[in-house]
Amino acid sequence: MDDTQLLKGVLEGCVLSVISRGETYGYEILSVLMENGFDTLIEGTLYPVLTRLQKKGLIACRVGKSPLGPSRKYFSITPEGEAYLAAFTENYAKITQAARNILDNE
Amino acid sequence: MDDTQLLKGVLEGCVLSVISRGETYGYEILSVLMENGFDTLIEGTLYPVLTRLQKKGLIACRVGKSPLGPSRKYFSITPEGEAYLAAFTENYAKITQAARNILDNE
DNA sequence: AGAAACTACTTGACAATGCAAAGTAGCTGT
DNA sequence: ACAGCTACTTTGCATTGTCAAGTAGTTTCT
Repeated sequence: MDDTQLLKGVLEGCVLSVISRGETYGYEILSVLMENGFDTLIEGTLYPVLTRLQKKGLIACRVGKSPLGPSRKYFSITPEGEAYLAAFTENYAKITQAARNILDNE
Repeated sequence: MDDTQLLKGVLEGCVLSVISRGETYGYEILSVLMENGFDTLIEGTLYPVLTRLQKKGLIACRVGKSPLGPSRKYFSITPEGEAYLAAFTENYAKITQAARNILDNE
């Protein structure tokens, strides 16, 4: 089974949700998502998502030093991002409800 | 909000699930899905899904007359389709669990 | 009979997004 | 100096939903 398609769209909302908890950076977001069940997620997938979110103005970015390793890009959510996240969560609930209606009902 | 991306992959499994309940045809599948919450689904999206499922051998197809209107393509699920649906359902549960972990946890 | 409305399926161009695979580079410990 | 970890980037690719039409058979209303 290939779960690639199931991830579409969901990932963007989840990344935003992680950032909404407080300023963080790519590598940390990656580990949080992987620990929570997105275990096949790779950097080449995550970083473009961050770029997209930034372009849409949903997150803000600053470069800062790391206590260990190369410097990081720290992301935080914007008011637009909060609004988008709320809309996303609602929409996601609607779709999953519809899917459950169909899949559960034999 | 655009729910296009959220549909990806989910739709294929849902269509298969509807067909698994018994032989049916495109137009009917469309109305079942729309009644269950996929209210923006259109024909141009559904029919390509059916073609894909058929190409993968997950559903079988026969052409038959309709009691009203033009003739229909009747679809039924194959053993491969049943197996795929089971795998899909499991995988879907896993992804939605992961997403819930992330989205619910403030 | 003619027109409109409904049933039913088809097609081509398009955009969004995840993945694979590879690269660049800083830092730490041996 | 070398290995291993941290951290971000880039290019090319495949999949899939949508838009916007189009083709046709059947029924109903006038």
